[in-house]
Amino acid sequence: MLKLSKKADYGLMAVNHLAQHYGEGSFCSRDIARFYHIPAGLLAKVLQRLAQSGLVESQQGVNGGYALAKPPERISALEVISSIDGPVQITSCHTTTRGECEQTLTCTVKEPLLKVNERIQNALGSLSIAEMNVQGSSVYVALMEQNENKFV
Amino acid sequence: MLKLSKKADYGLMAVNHLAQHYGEGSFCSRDIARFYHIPAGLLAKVLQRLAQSGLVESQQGVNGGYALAKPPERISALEVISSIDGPVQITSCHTTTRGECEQTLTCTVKEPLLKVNERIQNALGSLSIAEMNVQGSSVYVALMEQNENKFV
DNA sequence: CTATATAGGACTAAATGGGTCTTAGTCTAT
DNA sequence: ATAGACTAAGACCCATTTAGTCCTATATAG
Repeated sequence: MLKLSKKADYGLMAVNHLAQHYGEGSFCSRDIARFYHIPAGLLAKVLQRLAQSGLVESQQGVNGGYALAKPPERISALEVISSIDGPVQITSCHTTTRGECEQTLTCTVKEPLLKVNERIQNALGSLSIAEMNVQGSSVYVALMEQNENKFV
Repeated sequence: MLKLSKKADYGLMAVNHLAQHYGEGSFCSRDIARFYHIPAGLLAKVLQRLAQSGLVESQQGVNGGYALAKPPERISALEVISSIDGPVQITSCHTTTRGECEQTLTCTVKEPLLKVNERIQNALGSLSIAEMNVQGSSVYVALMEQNENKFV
């Protein structure tokens, strides 16, 4: 249905959060999860993936947590999504190596869809986390007020 | 995982096929399915959906089948996909009416993702079936030769 | 040493998607 | 007018994916 997985959504929210507090140390996954009403165990996994792919840095132990590995301007939505959900490819068939879908030769739509796919990757790749924050800031401020800064 | 459903794929292939034979009468779903090695029952369903949404016209009875309702230049990939899979929306939450995802206010990524979504819709909406044919024609010709024009 | 954090795997449950089948209705050529 | 060819529409099943939980191990600050 051409939609993001919840994990990817959660991942974006978490990274977004870390971006808003970039340079302020590390934040543990449970707190972030509570803050955004995300199942804690699940977000933990998501953040682990992001750590594996080097987008965030983890610190174990007491007062540990996660922090962005690069400034938010240099992290794209595409990086976050694809490191959680795997590469973004609209077509289910592998285009690169061998065309092994049952249609093989028959598939007349593969080529044009690849171009669409590129455009999608562009759209996601050119959106930095920093930009997301700018646009979402009003929401965030309202939220912080609601929560009376219980967090942070 | 941000990929098209097979139904949408099949739908695009079928519409593509009808486009290549636009003005030559109607084609029954079973033949199309055989031609592209698509499960027949499934393609039937897909074509029904396309008929309901008015992209193709169905003719029942002997020598019936489907034909495009408009010239291929005026049908976009987006129309085909969204009439099969439902509206293309990257975010799982309904943005319009009420924000009823559990995160509601908390979701800081909704707005920017909506913009990405628009870009995706643009990419798909600006690709007409006619354009798909141009690009895929070489494949199609090769296939027709292989099949020694058994079809048509 | 202990409390708190990540790391990571196993596991369950729910949802989705792919696919089949059945029944009904419609057209047309003979 | 009727038989055969086709679409219409739904119920249904199975496999895969996804969401989410849980448990154990490991690291670390105090």
